[in-house]
Amino acid sequence: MRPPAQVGDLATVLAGPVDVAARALLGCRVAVGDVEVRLTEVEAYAGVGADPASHAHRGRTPRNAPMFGPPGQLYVYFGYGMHWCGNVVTGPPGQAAAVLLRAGEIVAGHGAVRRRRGLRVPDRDLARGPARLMAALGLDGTANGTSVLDGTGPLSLTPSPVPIPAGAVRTGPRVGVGAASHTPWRFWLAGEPTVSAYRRAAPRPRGGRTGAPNVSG
DNA sequence: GATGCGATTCACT
DNA sequence: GTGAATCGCATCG
Repeated sequence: MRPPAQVGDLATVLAGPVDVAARALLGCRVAVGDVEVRLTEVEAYAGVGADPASHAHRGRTPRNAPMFGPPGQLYVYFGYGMHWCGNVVTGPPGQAAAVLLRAGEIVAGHGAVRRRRGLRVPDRDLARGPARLMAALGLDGTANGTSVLDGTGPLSLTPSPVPIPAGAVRTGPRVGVGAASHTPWRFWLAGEPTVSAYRRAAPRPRGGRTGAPNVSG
């Protein structure tokens, strides 16, 4: 077993395998302006031809172009006609792997976040879910393609101030992904209330099977 | 050139 | 627990 990577190696880790990078991102902090969030849940997506669930699976397109860039770059996409979701590109340039930032805990800037997300929203829901996380940070498509490492972009990624025990990391199927649901590339921190609940991919109208037992707990 | 669907969220029952 | 809202992108003709 190799010891957990240290924080200074963040750029190095992001340049490596996407699942390793995803795990390393747990506990890291993402900051935009005065708002700071501790990541508690992420998902890994591989690149061309390697992962049917990845936006880059079928090759380079105008939308997923940032995924083909260097690691540490932000890939922001617009989904369902109303939500922005953010990824951090990993692996060598051209591989098009990325880590989806799914959820986090607000550690600074509560006021600004709550103002944006709503005064009646419980703390743990402020950044629970990929679109909510982006909304909490105040990010949208303008952040697409910017770096999270060199400070040139709106979002800055910094290592976890404390080491994350290997036992604190849980894995499971990715949320809302039909393809490759057997791949346990969702990573989250055990016991964190800010982690989103597991939801199966959108139900398909065809087929007679109902109520199939699924992953739980 | 037209159509289908998505790495989701919110409101309502 | 279920359904609706809504835009761009990718695919097919």
